Amino acid sequence: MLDHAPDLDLVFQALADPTRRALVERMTTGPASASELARPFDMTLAAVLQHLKVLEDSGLVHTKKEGRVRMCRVEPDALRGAEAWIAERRTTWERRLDRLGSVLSEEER
Amino acid sequence: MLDHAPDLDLVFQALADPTRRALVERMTTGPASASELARPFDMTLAAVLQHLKVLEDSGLVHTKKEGRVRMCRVEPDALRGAEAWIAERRTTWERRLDRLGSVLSEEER
DNA sequence: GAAATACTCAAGCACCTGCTTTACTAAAGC
DNA sequence: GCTTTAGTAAAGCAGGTGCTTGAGTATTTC
Repeated sequence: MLDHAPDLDLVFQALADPTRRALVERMTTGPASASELARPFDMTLAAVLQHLKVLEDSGLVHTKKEGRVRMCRVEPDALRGAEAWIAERRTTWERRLDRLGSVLSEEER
Repeated sequence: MLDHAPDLDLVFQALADPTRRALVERMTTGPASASELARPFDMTLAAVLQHLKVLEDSGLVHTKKEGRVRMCRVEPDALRGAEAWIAERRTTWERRLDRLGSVLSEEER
């Protein structure tokens, strides 16, 4: 069975690199092969393939070998997991500030 | 002037560590001093202070020295920036899938 | 004013990252 | 079948990360 618990360490670590974010960004416009993805970058194909492995290990990207080509596409579930973690913490804090604000304006009266 | 452009490299890098995510999580329930934050962890105060510095450099956390105590609280803007980056990429991809889906079911008819 | 508290600073160390290079394998194209 | 294309594997290296220890400096507290 597939592992559907995306590991936040790996996801955030993967997103911490600008090259990898650019790769994700490119893939959101449609699937692409590794060498297609590598073309715009000023680094070797080997380096880009290592970035793609990091992305795949994090669950952000799915890849599949078709003939001699490795096709890559985004896996939105892992993105959703990271987004949810952030959103939850942010709203917890913002709700706290709201409550605090209304307590203070109560006291003002 | 304050730098209000949160650097995504630093933000995601900061969130990639479980100790730092736990610190953020704790701070969403209210501000706390460094040693309060450090107490639950099985590591030296010095180590936790280094984590707090990473969080502060990323813009996720604001700290201020009050007497001999350093008080820390979450800075929701940096969280929002990271959340927005992810949300944008995810929805771009999901919209693409929707369009693709409707084209396919058009052809089915 | 002496002792305890809450950091701060800097050095040191094991391990991890982001590359490169070189050498290799497997599919496509001609 | 020979060449080009696309990727894989592994080693090596500079610089970064996540700790620790030890030695300091301000504030409080008693």
